Amino acid sequence: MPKQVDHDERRREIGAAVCRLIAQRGLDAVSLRHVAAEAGVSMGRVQHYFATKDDLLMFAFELISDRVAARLGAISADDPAACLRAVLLELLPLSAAARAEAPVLAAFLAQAVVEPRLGEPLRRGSGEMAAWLAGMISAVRPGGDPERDASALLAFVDGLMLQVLIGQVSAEAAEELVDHQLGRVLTRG
Amino acid sequence: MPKQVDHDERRREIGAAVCRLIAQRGLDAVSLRHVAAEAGVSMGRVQHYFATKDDLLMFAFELISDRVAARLGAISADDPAACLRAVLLELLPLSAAARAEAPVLAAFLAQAVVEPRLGEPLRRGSGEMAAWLAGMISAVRPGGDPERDASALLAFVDGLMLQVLIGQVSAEAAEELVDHQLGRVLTRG
DNA sequence: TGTTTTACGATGCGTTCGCATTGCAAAACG
DNA sequence: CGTTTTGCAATGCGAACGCATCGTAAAACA
Repeated sequence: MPKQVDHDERRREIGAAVCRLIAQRGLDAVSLRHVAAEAGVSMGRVQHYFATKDDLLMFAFELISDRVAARLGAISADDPAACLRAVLLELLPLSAAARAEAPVLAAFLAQAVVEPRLGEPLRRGSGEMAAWLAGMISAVRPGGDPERDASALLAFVDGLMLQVLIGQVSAEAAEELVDHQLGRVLTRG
Repeated sequence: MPKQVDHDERRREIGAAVCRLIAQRGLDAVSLRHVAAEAGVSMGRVQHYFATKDDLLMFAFELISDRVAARLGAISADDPAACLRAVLLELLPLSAAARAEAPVLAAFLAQAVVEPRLGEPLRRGSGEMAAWLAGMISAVRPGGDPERDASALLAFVDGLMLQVLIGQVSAEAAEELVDHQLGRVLTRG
């Protein structure tokens, strides 16, 4: 048998090419041939590591989900308020990494509307995120309805992400909007 | 020549079929053959009224844009606060009409991320909406920064629309979130 | 009434798609 | 050192795609 390769690493390389393709040209541009070209490998290789196109797309979805989770998990701050702010900002396409991932997230988000298999993990992630936000909110300002505030904040940053992506809101304006919104939630109102 | 037909009406019929297809199966499902089948007409007819697939999609986009604008324009209320609330709720997939349109909007919104020709009209509409919201906000509660509040509200309802579409937030919860958010904006905080 | 123009239906073309199949070089393994 | 297994490249297939073309029934118009 040929050189033993790192199976998962190869899958991740190809999955990354899928994400790049989605970010630059949308989900429609994802075909086995385009993915192979983007990854700089043969089409046979793509087929060797992914049984179907659907597998490939699902893997790409998990890949960016994991990337986002990793970025969020790397955030650490002394006080909960700063941590909250950092997490919300990390969800927006402000850094180079986030700018690369956000279009992919947006594409999968829209696809989830008509594809239940994407909706399920997306709902789970969204739920976990809301629970975490609620915890942080009540840590900063006990009382009130932290779950409601968390849901509202999540919807707000999701929408803001799209507005920034289509160029309706600049990165600076988005950051200011987050700060203002966060101020409203974290101060007794 | 055959029976003189209402050209625009025929285009709207086909465009409506496109919207139905997008709402139920996503943008990928839009092909000339599928559209013809959904509209119950021949493929030749679709081609007769739309030179290219791109024309067809652009027309469908204008169609739902006009529909949303019409629904928003039909809103009338005595006091500005009620009007503001009604408009925000109308942007969410709560009524049957909005539930049919929201998935289409979401699909085009995501497509706009990688398709500048969709981004431009979307930015314009979003800008007009924000300006209108800002006007209403300052009518209810003068002072503050109505433009900022308007942008934040718009991002919030956009994100909330997606959350409702993927089933993360129920219609009732969404309505309550809008009320709460609106209360924050319209009362001195 | 004859002519012209319009609204299509039908069909075909070249391309691209996802996927299956085949073949084979090479390295791990006995 | 042979055998076997693995990683992949190449090719082919049927289906679906967007689009161009052609034919024609029929109504508007002269």
